[in-house]
Amino acid sequence: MPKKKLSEAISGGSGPGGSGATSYDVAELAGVSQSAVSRAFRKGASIAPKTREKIMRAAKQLGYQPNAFARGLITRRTNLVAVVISNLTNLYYPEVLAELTQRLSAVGHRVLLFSLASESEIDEMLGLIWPYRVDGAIIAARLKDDQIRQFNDRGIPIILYNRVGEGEPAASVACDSAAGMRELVRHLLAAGHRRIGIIAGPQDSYVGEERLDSARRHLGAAGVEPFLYRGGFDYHSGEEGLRALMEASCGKLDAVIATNDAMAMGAIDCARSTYDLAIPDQLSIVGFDGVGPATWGGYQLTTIRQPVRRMAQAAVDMLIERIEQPGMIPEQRLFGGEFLPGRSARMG
Amino acid sequence: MPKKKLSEAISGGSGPGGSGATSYDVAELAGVSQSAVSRAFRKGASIAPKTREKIMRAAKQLGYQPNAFARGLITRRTNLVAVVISNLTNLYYPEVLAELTQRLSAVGHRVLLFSLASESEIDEMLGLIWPYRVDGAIIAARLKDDQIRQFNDRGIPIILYNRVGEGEPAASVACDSAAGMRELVRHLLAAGHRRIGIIAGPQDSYVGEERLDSARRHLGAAGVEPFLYRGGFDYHSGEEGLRALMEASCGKLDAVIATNDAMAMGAIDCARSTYDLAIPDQLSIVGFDGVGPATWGGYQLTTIRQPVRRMAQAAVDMLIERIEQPGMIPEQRLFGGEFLPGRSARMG
DNA sequence: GCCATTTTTGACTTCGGATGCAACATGAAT
DNA sequence: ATTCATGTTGCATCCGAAGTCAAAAATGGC
Repeated sequence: MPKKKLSEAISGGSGPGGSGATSYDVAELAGVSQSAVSRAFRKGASIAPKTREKIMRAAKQLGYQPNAFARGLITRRTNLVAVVISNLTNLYYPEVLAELTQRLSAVGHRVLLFSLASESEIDEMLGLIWPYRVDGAIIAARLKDDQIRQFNDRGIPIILYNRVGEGEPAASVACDSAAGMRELVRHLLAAGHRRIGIIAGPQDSYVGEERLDSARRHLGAAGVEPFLYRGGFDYHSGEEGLRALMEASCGKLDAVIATNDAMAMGAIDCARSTYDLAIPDQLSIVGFDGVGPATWGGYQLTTIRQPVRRMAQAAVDMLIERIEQPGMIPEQRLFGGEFLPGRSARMG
Repeated sequence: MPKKKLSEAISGGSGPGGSGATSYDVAELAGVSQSAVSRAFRKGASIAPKTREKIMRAAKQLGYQPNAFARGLITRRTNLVAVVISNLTNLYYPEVLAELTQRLSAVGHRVLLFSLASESEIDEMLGLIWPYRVDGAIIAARLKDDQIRQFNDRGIPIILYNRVGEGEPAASVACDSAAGMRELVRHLLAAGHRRIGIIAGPQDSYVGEERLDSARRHLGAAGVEPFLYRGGFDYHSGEEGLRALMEASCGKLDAVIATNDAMAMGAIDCARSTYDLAIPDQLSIVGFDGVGPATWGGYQLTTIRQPVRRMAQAAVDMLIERIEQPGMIPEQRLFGGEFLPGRSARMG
């Protein structure tokens, strides 16, 4: 190790191109071996307090931070967690992402973020994940069985968020769509609504279909055959959906169930502006998710709020467990949503 | 290199604990040296097409992907970019983050995401960034001069997003708050509004203060002394702000300027529900940012839309330039916002 | 078929920190 | 003082890919 390196590193603390400091530089400055420096930075390692202190002083002087790449290479632990989110502009996900990021960094993990413009990009994205040898992954996008298997084969634990693996086993955290929807339907029926329209999401959405199925099942049990419109989970789909349903029902709708809040809000605005309907007096509208704007004064949406914080916490906890102790049995954790009465639907 | 390793790796392709495949394993299977494998994966390297093909076949069979940590260690390029966002639950940032992530991955970079619960966590967070030797950083949080200097010292290029360095030079991308606000004020004054309230953000927000200053200056030039309320950039601050301004002005407000959309929407809802005011007939309200919900039918906010896509693209372009060619002069790129007329304010 | 030139290839070293092991120091117990 | 246990320390090696360099192979010209 040439002397030049050390002096460079020292001046580097405040000069340009600095931070080239390595454990060898610190060792030299502190008058110890490189091993000692390494141990000083690993908690629980065998090192004398006095030595550690001396090393820390030197490290500080050089602005030294252990290189995560060198460390990851040898320990096979990268402290990276891949977080995959299909659609960030959806109102719901930022909240999830914020929680996940906070929780993960609280337990010493960094987030490697992947966002998808379309679900077809997943395979491509997996190819970007592997090189980074992430310790685990939290995935809020639809994985096919063989994609889940790739994680399993590589021994990378994953948690599916609001998704469930079909054939291949996978741990997951989800909000109980069926139960939430049952609750909503129950209230609508109790209020005497019978002419009901559903604004659903795209068919390739897992939670979307679950909510739709549940709604249909429980309406069907009461002898109600709903009108159906399929949108894209966004606000404008809600507007279009309402128009389509009004037409399909010849303007005689009692209630609209949107399978997420954004569409419900679109439907509300459209009902008010285009059809001049009073909500909820002339038309009840319910949503699902409990996103921020849903509770705003302009909407006061009747909806099911997902317990995002608890879900994110659970996802992180489960992931960490599986990182520390590989080979755990895939567990499915289902959270109940909270019914938010709101003022967009008449109550029975 | 023990033979055992290879057989493990082969079975690993479909068995548990797999993906242990290294370039040595691939080399052995393909009957070439490790160097050849390395070259096969680096575009433009000196290698015969036939050899590369043979290697790629072997690599595929083993599910081999070069280890980014080993590569990063030797090349000193990690292909990681830190993205720091102060407040993800703000409606504005998810859009930015989505754009940044897309753009960055398009140019072969991964996003290491950091989100802050409070600005005071920045120093702590920097300590988490350094070990990962990111190639660069895009920062939408308020950095103090000495924090910027730390990046400069380490030779890590950064782009400030909607922030500007004070003393320490730093490249930045921002939306022209002053010009946008001037436009808004101009319209309000032209419509004859004179009794004007401002709902501003917290004082520690850079863009917030810029917008506030600009509003005051231009109102002042017309002899208008506005009422001021300080909120926290969220929806509820808008509601509270409206109440406070109504009180301060004895209910005689002509117009309200909110320094972001979320607060403007809160103000609109509060004006309608609490004071039963028709917007914009009895009260004009304008916002700033042009987030999704602002254009929704229920609000149709008159606001300034930031050109998020172009700004994100610029941030990424500038960052990549600086990564490829260190030592470029800090450039400040200012984007003009687009005036969205909306229906929440009377026009002159 | 022979020599000069260009391509392709593999052996070896490197990046920076972690760790097994043996050497060493320290203090207590005998 | 001697022995033993315990706590520290440094040496050497390893992780996995990339790059250097010189040797080997392929190519071309005559």
